[in-house]
Formats: sequence, structure tokens, C-alpha cells
Amino acid sequence: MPDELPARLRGLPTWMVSQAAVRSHRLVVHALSGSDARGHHYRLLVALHEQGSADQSQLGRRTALDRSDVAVAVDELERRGLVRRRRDPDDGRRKRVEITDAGISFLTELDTAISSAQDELLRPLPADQRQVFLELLGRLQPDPGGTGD
Amino acid sequence: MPDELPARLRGLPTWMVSQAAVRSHRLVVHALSGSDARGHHYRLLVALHEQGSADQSQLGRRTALDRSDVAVAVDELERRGLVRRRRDPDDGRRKRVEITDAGISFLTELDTAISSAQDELLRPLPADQRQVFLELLGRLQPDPGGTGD
DNA sequence: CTAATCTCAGTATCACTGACATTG
DNA sequence: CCAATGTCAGTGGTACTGAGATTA
Repeated sequence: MPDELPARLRGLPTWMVSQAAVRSHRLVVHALSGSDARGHHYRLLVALHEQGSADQSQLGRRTALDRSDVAVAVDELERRGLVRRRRDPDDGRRKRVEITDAGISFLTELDTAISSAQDELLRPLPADQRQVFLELLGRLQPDPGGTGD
Repeated sequence: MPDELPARLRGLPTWMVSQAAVRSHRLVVHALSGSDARGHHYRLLVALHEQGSADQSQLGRRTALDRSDVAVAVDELERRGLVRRRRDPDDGRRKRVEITDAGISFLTELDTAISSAQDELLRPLPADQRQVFLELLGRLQPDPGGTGD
């Protein structure tokens, strides 16, 4: 079998993480495609639903999205009536974004789809090892670190 | 602190995997940037060095790259003299690719850079838990599955 | 003047699709 | 005719950069 993965790649942490992410990304894209949505949309709607309205800069920090990508995705959500955007009366630079009722029910739909992607992603792991894995995976993110700069 | 990660994202396996991959990708890009190389180049050189010359289709299967991406990356490597490409005399459809001496020493350079990216990636994990984590991460890839189709 | 916010245009890496010509 | 290979052009999702306009 000459088409095997090179051992040097197989054991490489960055390789393993990236291959896991490829698979995860495929599952998420597939799950959201039926609703014509993308990961960005889901992240933003979750943040708005769970933590309430916010300006776009705040949203970017909550969802690890770049400000420029927030601008685009919020625009797409707004055109579909899933969020509303209005200037902050107290600070004209900001635009506060809030989720609409349509957005909330749309999010419910996405939640169902996303949830089954989680099951699919973890399927290869024995159930009793999933929590251990997620625990360690969660610790892989370094501390946000004091200044943030 | 209004800019916290929503709990629904924080615990989501697909989110955690994708954020780990973002970090991993940043480290790899940074590590390779000094040599003006990308992940595709590293993967291909490793496969050629470790498993010997192969045609491009084979290379794609070895490195989880699409044929079309192999064509582009091999072309870039060839223009830098890091690999050689010649028609297979036994099968005119195939082009056998082999790594050159320059390619081998270039790969040595990349290996050093990539290696430090691994350390950096795993740094947040206590040393005695890294092996456990990698073990579980490796099992996340589902069995390649009989027919491959 | 400095800094933050929003927006826009563009880039980079990577994964993927569809089509075509060549060859088996 | 069918299948595999290499190639090319193009798309999609995500992360990121740089710059301009507005406002604090």
C-alpha cells in the first residue's frame, strides 16, 4: 500500500489538529448548508442570543471574528431580517446589533443542525473518553493574556 | 466583562477544534514564512523524502491534498529546484516526482521550524497530558473505510 | 491630535469542483 | 467506451491587512 500517510505527518500535532479541523469544518458546512448559513452567522447569532445586543467590535471579540468579517456577516444577517442594526445614540461610532424574533427561531433551527454535527465529530471516540478529550482540547487555548495586545 | 466567549460556543466540540486549528495554523504559517514555504510544500516534501518518489495522484493520497492542489504546489517546488518531475515511461499519464538534494536540505530547514511550532502548540498542556491528548486526537479521524468511495 | 469604530477592497491558506486533454 | 492522470480556471469558507471616513 504505497499511499499511506507518512509517519512524520501522522504523529505531528499541527497535522492532527488541522486534519481534525478539516473534518469538523466539513460537518459544520454540511449541517448549515440546508439553512443557507455559514459558521460566521451561527457564531454571531449565538453571541447575540446568549449575551444580548452588542456593537460590532464587541461582537468580534465575543466570537473571535475580525471586525471586517463581522461587518460583512452582520450585513448578510440584516438583509435576511435576522438581526437589526442601529447607531448607538450615545456613541455615534458604534452600531448596536440585536437579534430579531426571526433570528431567534432561525438560530433554533441552526442549533439542531449544529448539534448533530457534534455527535458526528465525536463518533469515533469511545463515549467515556470524549469528556477527557474535550477537557484537554479546551486547555490548548493559551490564556487570553493580560493586556490582550 | 461583556466580551466573553458565549458558553454555547465555548463547549462546542466543532468550535474548540476550529479554534485550535486557527492557532495551529498561525504557528505553522509563522514557522514556514521565514523559508517562504507553505504547509502544502512541507507535506509534499515530507512524503517524498520519507516514502520516495511517487506520481502526483499518489502524492495527493499520501498528503490529503487534492490532485489540483498537488499540481500547483509541485510546480512551485519544481521552479525552486526542490523536486524534479518526469513522465512515467510505463504510463504516459503519470508524472513521477522526486525530491532533489536541494529539496532534502530545504526540508531539513523546514523540519526545524515545524518542530518548534509543535512545542509552541502544546505548550499550554501539562507535559504528562500531551500524549493522552494526541492519542485521542488521532482517534478522531474515522477509519479510512474500505472502498474509499 | 489620538484612538476607536465601521466599512471596503484586497490578500492568503486551504479545501474543493468542473471541465478538458491525454493516456491506458 | 470507460477510468485514471495531470492541468486549469474558478469557488467557498475563514483569517487577516491596510486604508479611509466618522466620531469620541
